[in-house]
Amino acid sequence: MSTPSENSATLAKRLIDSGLRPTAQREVVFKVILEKRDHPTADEIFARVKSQMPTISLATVYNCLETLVQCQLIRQVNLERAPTRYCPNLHQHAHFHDETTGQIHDIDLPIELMAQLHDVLPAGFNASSIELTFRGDAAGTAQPTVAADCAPTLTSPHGTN
Amino acid sequence: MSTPSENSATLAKRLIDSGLRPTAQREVVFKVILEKRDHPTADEIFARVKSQMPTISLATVYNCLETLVQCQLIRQVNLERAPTRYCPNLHQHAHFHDETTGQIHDIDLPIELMAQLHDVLPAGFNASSIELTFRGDAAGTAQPTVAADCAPTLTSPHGTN
DNA sequence: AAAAGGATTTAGAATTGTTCTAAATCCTTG
DNA sequence: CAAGGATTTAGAACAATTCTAAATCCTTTT
Repeated sequence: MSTPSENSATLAKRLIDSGLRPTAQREVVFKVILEKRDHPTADEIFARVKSQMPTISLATVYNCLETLVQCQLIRQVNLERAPTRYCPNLHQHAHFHDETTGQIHDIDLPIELMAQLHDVLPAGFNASSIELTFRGDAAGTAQPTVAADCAPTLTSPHGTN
Repeated sequence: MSTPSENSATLAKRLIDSGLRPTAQREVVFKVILEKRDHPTADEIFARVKSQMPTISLATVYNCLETLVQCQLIRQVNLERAPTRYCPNLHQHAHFHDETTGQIHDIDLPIELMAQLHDVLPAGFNASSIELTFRGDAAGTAQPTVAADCAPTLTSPHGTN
């Protein structure tokens, strides 16, 4: 499941459904984010995309990212005030920010924990989203973990493929 | 407990313990943050402080805030990429960001929940801090809640008064 | 096919929050 | 009181992002 061409098709469908066009720029930005699931910044994405499409501009990368976020194909991850990072993992998950390596790891959240989180809110507080970030050290997590933790998401979140 | 003069004394002690000087600027910045516990931004703090000390500069406000954070007298709160906010509540707590009013509410976190949060981490992940943010709507929370939720913190976190 | 018309891309300017710089000022102490 | 370091200050610099306006690209419509 989720071969490059399937992802591309999903992207096209999602865009068209929103009245937007599946352009080469949007495709390559999306592809680059799926390729290496390491929570890249806009600058990093720009660099990776430029190697395949040297004429693309940074503004376009920002535009595409915004579009992809709006179409719910990727998510923004903000840690402190560092540059925004982008993540194709759409599952409910937390982030672990390794302070020594700078790496970001996705952490799966059990559904029952989500329920408990909602329960700490006093009456009248209605949360539409929850953001959970851990900061610390990840022992023996030299490189792999990110790709391992981050499931290959994106295959018909609503069964519409 | 925690009258203005006590807070001022605590501030002075904490600064001196860190080899820093208790200056008028640091005192007024700290006082202003304690006065109205609404998670102000640096700009807002600057405005409030200027009414009492018209000659202070924005750079000094930033300097003082950094110092207070380092001395563990206040905390930074970052939501999305919006300007950093400052919070004198040092208790373990989450934030609820009301999307309609823009208000930020402090949410107490039971200790057992904190333990459960740590438990979701796979082996090897060692979190030194956890950040939890809710986003949504807070019904019937026109203004008060912030002050109500936010305990008057700061009275000898280590019994050293 | 040509033209119209809107969407998209682009380069560069503008914005914003924050940090840096260097000079002035302020303690504290010898 | 003089020296010396800490602090403050104004303004410049910076970095990430957004805005602007013109160019380009598609998709229709004719």
